[in-house]
Amino acid sequence: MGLVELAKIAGVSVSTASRALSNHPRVARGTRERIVALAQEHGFRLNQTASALRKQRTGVIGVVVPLGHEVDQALSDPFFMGLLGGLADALTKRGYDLFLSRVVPQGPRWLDDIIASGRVDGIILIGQSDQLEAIERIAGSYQRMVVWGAARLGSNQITVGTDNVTGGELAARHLIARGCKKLAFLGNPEAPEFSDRHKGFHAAIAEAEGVTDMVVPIHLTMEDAYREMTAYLAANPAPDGILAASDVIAMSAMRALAERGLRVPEDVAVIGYDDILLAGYTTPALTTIRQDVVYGANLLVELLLARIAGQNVGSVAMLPELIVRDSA
Amino acid sequence: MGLVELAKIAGVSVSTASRALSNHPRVARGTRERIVALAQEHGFRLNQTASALRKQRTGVIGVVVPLGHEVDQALSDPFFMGLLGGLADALTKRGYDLFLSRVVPQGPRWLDDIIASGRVDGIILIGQSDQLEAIERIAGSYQRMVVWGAARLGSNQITVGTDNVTGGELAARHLIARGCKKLAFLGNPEAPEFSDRHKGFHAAIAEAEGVTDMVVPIHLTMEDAYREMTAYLAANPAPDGILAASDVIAMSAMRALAERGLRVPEDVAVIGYDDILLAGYTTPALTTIRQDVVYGANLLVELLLARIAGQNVGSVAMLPELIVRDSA
DNA sequence: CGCGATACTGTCAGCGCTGACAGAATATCG
DNA sequence: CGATATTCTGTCAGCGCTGACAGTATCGCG
Repeated sequence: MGLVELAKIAGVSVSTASRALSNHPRVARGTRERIVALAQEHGFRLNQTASALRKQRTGVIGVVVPLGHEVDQALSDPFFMGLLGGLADALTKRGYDLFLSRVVPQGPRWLDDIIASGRVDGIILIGQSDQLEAIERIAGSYQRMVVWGAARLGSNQITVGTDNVTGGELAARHLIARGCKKLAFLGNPEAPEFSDRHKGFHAAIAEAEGVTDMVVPIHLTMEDAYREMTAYLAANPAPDGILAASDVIAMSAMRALAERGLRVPEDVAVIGYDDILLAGYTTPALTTIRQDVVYGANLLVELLLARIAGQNVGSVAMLPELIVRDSA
Repeated sequence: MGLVELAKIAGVSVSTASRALSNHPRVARGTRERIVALAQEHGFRLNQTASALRKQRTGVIGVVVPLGHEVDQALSDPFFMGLLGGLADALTKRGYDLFLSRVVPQGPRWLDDIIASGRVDGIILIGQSDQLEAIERIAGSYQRMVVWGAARLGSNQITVGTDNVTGGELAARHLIARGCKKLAFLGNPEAPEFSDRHKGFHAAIAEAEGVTDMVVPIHLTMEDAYREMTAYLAANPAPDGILAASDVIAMSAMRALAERGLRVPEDVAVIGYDDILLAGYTTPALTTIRQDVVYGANLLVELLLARIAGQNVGSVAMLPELIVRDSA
């Protein structure tokens, strides 16, 4: 049933029916109520596709997850999920719907496809993966996009994220204060966020006396991380302090450590990153750098809607917080 | 830039341009290649909204999560996330996009809104929550929907899920075989899936000698579950065997047990449900009833597309599998 | 060379809705 | 009572695209 029919039933023109349903002020109250009641009765709803075409506005925001360097990750990563949940809430509250897109970037045009399709009013990109340049290129001309990830000076991207460098520093200081001498960063510094975390980690260590520092490149999924950490421990002496690039990596590492007979935190202190919901439920409970996903999600939505409204906004780096539990 | 412009540049009619871009066979090869090249060059993409309106087909599937009884849950629940990831993959593979909708059902019409909006070609409903009747009503007349959840005899819903009754039985048998005498089911039997799990659990216990059985209603989020379990243990003697309605509940329960000085599995054997990725990474590693989310997601998509194509399909109950690890 | 078959390409209506504009009905006032 | 303002309703074009239908060009063949 279309608007035409509804209008016919109500004995008014389509235009009046349309106005009644969208609460336009220039329609008599009685008329509006009658039409709304009829719509209800006949189960009529406006066709959003037609409305979107006409209004050139879809009411949909695309949440896009590029999977450049970690194809399996993302949608099963608890941190990402928390963010997605927050986004779903924040968008719903603002009257927007959510279009979810995981993209394995092939060629440089993966973002253009989504933008030019006309399906969304704006884009929230989650994580920069290894696509910093492709994103940057788009960000130069396309305003209606915000990005969760690492901020870069002089970038066109409006980003929301924690200050990853500071996060890395916090972790290093804490491990050093505990007396750790042989530190390791677990993660793949190809992703800008991880690279920043490592940068801060490394910088703080460089200032300390007699503390060494290394990087163990490790993937983001549970299984990969566990396997790689196990392999690493079999071939190398264990560090006595660890900053994992994510809580998931930290948990996998703790398992690998436990199976090798190493105690956490006595033999090896472990710090994670994210503070996912599960972090408090591991044994030992995970010490970690907290990122507030709910706040971050709200911020992303707020900034995006401001940009869509044509306002100028700036990137936001939230302060990370060290949550001390039992693992370090 | 619209199709009209592109056609003008190419020196052909819009119709020919449209056909060229959608690989219609009735366009000369040279013409097609030229138009495709021009489109590429000018960054032209078809407007999906207009195309959808015209074709009466959006290429979008709605993934809808009703949050009737557990408002906070769902999007942060690892099991759900796994399923969502699988759905995203399966849909992408079939050329569909994914529209994500969390709904807190208010009034009986929450599903109609999504259907009649014309935004999606079909719906995958995740979990029945406490909305069995509302869903049933829709399922009677709307064919393009499939549901993850519990199957019910004589229902109009096409469901995919594990055989929850059998899952509950498996768990009970395993606990009884271990010598547990005082069993508890942790979870809220209001959700049909949980109710089935409990039914099987209870039935298997009823057949055993001298084994008791009780239900502790517990919510699905980490924090709630932990809090409620702690409160329960403070007020009641502990059971010696537990089936939790989900792995998340099981993990929270294990934490509460540990803090009360109860050892798992020596004092209390714990079995979870789902086999989320993290299940193997808890201490002790969680024994659980496995649900294959990736297979389930593929099945959901396959059945939905078959229904959209007008075929008749039936519900599927997958066999659950007991994964024995350390917690029971 | 003419005729039909074949291979393309163009014309045009309309998917369902919205909003600018115009028109009708009613109220206000000198 | 007529003029003007005010309030409501209707008409109609068109958002960008697709596909039925019609049209044109080319080819084969008697």
